[in-house]
Amino acid sequence: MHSVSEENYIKTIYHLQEGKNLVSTNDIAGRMSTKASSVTDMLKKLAEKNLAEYIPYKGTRLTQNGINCATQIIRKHRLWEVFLVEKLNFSWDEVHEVAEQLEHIQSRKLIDEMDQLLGFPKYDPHGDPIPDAQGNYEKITKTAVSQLEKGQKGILTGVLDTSTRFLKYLDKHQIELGTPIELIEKESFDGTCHIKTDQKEIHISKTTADNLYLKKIS
Amino acid sequence: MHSVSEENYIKTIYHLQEGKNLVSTNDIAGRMSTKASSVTDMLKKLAEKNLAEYIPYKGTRLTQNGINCATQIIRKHRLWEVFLVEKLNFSWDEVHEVAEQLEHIQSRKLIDEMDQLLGFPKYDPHGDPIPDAQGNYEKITKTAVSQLEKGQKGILTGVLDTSTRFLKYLDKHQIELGTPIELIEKESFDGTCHIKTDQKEIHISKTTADNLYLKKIS
DNA sequence: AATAAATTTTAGTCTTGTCTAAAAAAATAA
DNA sequence: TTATTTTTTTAGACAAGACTAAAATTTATT
Repeated sequence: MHSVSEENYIKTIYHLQEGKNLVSTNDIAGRMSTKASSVTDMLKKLAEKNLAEYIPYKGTRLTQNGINCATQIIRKHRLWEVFLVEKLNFSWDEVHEVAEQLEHIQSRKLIDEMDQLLGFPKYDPHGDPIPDAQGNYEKITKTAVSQLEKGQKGILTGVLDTSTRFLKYLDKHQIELGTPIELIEKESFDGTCHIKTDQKEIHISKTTADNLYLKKIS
Repeated sequence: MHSVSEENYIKTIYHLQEGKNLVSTNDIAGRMSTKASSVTDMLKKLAEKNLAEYIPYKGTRLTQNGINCATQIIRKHRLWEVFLVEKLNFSWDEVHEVAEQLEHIQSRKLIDEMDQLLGFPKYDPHGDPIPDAQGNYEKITKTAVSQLEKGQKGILTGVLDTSTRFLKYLDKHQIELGTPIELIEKESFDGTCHIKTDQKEIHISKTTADNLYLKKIS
């Protein structure tokens, strides 16, 4: 259907266009570690194929067509991640790289059967929701730890950064999905957060606090 | 490591070089539905990478390096086929196309864990042996039904052609791995075989008889 | 508003893998 | 053994996708 490269661009645009009206060429290039000129070339092609609208010098956004394509790729990516963790003993920091490859395998039956084998999971190992066969999924309101007020609490429901380094860091501090987190204090000058989990109290950088998403609790 | 295209050439050469000393450019082109000139280009590249020996105008053969690479690809292909049939309800005629994609996924852990999940299977759904992590596998002596003498019997241990059309044809006649087959009569002029299974007696073409492999029994 | 800075696009090049057409080599036949 | 046919290679072209350098456009700044 679409090339691996096209699919990667579609996925990236989908993630970047959340909230925004148009996604800029540079943002795409930055996230994909490629050059702006390469992005321009691809945007023309995606527009040609009716997967994205492209307004030169302004930016791009996916068409409904492109959005459908993106959610199917995300569905595949996240189902494979569940499979790797549940069935093949991968840890949550090991799954991303392999899932990046597996998400491009083309077979409707494969992914629907996989869904069934896994018991139609709703979330992947990083807490992100898995679109169903129709592309629908629950959009959760994400509150970053860095946005909490002093004294507020929540339960970790997702992480933004899924790099191995970050996830291993969380593992080291016994922070995982479902971990309750309370903001004790926030340094105003550099955003460092003093938090308390069910295990211990630690100080985390603003970068880390930006990457931890909670469901707020009373 | 190697590109998908390189891997497909390596796999093809591996299959063609069984028994032969050198594999011809045309044979490779024929099996891959590509042109001889494309094959020549790739052979030069594989030789450059020390994956194959290439003697212009004479032919090619894989180096030990190339053979190791080939067996790993075959290991992956066959393990994925077992997974698809055992865990995802695929039938034996549906697995090939998807396994062709999955065999190129790069992750040592993925395939070793998969092997374990499946209980270290020895054969794939078409009766072909699965190489272990070191690349070793049992080479079974293949006797085609067409090579039997009148009255000889055997058990179906493999099929050469794994196309959907052929496998569905076998399904229709209730022929599967393990089915006992006896040669009743062979037409000398066109090779048509009159065979008896545990279910019934049928006549099969020479082409079909060439594609059914048996382990001979007394 | 005019200039400077940042962003984006264009033009041209490169690599991988494919193709066609023509040339070269090997195999076959007369 | 020479001629013919088949096989294989070379030469040149093309498409996809990426890159660099330069040009064009937009945004920011004075």
